[in-house]
Amino acid sequence: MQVTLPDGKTLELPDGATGADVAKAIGPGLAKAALGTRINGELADGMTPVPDGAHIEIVTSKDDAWMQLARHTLAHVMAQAVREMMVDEGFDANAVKLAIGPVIEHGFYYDMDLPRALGPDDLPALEKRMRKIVKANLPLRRFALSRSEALAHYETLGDPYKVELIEDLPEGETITFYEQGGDDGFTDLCRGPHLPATGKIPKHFKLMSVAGAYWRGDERRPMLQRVYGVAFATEEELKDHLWRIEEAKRRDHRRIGQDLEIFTIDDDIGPGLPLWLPRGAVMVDEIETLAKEMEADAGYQRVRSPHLSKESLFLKSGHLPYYEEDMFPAMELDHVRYFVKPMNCPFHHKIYDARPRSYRELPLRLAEYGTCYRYEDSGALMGLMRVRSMQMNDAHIYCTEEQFADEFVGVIRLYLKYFELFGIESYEMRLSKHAKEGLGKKYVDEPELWLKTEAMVRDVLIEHDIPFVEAEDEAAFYGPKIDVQIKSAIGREFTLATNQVDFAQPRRFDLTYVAEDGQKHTPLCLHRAPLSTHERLVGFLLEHFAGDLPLWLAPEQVRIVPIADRHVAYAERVQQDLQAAGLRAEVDARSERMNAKIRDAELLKVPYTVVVGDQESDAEVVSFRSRQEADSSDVPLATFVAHLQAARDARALKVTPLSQGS
RNA sequence: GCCAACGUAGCUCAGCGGUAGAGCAGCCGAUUCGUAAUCGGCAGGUCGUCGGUUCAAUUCCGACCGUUGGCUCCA
Repeated sequence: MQVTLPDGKTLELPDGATGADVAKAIGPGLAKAALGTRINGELADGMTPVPDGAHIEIVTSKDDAWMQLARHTLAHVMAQAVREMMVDEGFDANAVKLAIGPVIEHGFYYDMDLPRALGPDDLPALEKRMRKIVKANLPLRRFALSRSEALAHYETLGDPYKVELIEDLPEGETITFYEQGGDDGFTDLCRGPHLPATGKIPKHFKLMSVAGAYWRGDERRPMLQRVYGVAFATEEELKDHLWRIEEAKRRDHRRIGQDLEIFTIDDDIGPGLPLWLPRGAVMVDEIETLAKEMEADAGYQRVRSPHLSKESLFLKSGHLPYYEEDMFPAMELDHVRYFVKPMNCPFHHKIYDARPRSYRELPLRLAEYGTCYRYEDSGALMGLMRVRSMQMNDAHIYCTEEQFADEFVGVIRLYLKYFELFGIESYEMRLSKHAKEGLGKKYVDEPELWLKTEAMVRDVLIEHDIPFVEAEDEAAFYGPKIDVQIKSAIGREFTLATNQVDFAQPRRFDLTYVAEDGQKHTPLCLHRAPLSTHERLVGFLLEHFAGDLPLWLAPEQVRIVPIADRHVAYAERVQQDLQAAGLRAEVDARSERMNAKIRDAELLKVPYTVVVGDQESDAEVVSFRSRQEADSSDVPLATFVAHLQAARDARALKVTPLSQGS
């Protein structure tokens, strides 16, 4: 047989030759450096036979992809180390049952069913064993077994996970194993690809954590133990990665939220029920003001509704059969069950239905900062990002089918305006659809309508060149939606904005409008929350800005520092002028040294610190230090006030520096 | 919800079988000072809660509550 090399040359080889054989045929230097292969562009290892006529590239450490091989082999090394440790502790080797051990971004993990629980304290010892295995430089060997041999192997060992994996492999697929260290070493069912020997693994790896993980991600199946590790080609990359993790912790909104006195969560109040501290409440107020302005411009009307209602409302909306698990349990009053609302939509439907509607009124856009309560799983709660009490930037748009596309795009344009204002550049739009397997009890069972609305949403997005990805089984129970996914500082993904189509509830509520033809028709409803909830948005913004908020959002915009007591009067004069311009300013009149006051203002990340002493009070000027522009002195007070006012009014992300600006 | 770890003063953390300690924050006093911590003093905790073991528990064990990480990456 023959293969083609990257330079176009062909190479004649005996049948069954592997990537390593190709490297050997090219030259001894390359054979030594070879870590893996690319077969027709796809990453493979040197142990895998190459097919006749394939394009072959030899992967060396110059090819970044080689770390995938190293990470995969490390997963095996780790599993081997875990088993050795368990055996040394007196457990039977077969009590260590292996599930899966894939490569992930930056590293690897292995899911295992173990005779005892691992804790973080076990990681250093495990890592030590791993380094020993790496040092032993065990060569890897790849071999194939027939389906029945493979099944028999794992049935003998009593490993139900591997048995299940093999059973799920398509008939006729080659079932491969990788072995290292012979009979005393380690053998694992594995597709590969791997490094040729454990000694090729770079020593820049680290075990990070242990965690539980359901077998195949299914909560009805056994909980396995997962050990996570990271691995890099160089020490610098590893250090950089660990530094980034530390940096992310500093950005975590829970850290910043405490340091900047934005919110707190108190045991006596309950999990997921945050309290807004005064500084946080200022942020929320600013966000509400912003949304009110934007929505007034976009033709929304404001409404208000109660926090709870009778059961009948939620039966009608469909929340009770479909959503009850996520709702706080009912309270019973006079033999009637009441629920605290998890969403505002049923109330808005009733507002729509308060009187007959004409097509002339559509689209009707009803907006409310409704406070909702959802009984989220305790394990899902996280600071402000996932809570049980939340205030939504909510609105419902009732429109005709013809108006749908414009309204839908209008909402997406609203998102984009907000994102520009906040400087949000990293996000993903996701079209969330019902499960491929069908509708079932999770969703309103209207198959044709699902397909129709999903197609409508997709068409609108494509028509307007809005990039998106599609996701099965992520829809709301009443219809498909567009979510905007963002990542928190520590890398967890959250939905920020959402725009959902609802074809079910208007019908269930018997909502109608009279059209030009004099007939009653059912409107479509869009649920939209472009700014998510106040909680999640503030949490996200704290991380996004690392606490350095734009002037308009900053709870305290100016901190005025008098140098000595005799300057307090002038400091208060400065404060009054700022406050008269609607700016939030505080005077630090403590009996502290100026340096201490400046430090405290910096730690609170107050955007502007004004220092006033003899020079300033004599000349009616200010000297400021800023987190957003260069420090400046001898600025006339009125100029300074106007400067901040302009930045605030523009809701500028970055202040135009005074020296250059008007 | 499930698996694991953690829970000591407002915050960050030390102590770990003989009923608690630091720094910062707070309060009082002195200091009045030019761009990131002035000095001194005082006060502050039923060591998450409830049980158990023990002569004795913050410390050991159990349950509960709460927090954190993970539960998407499919040999």
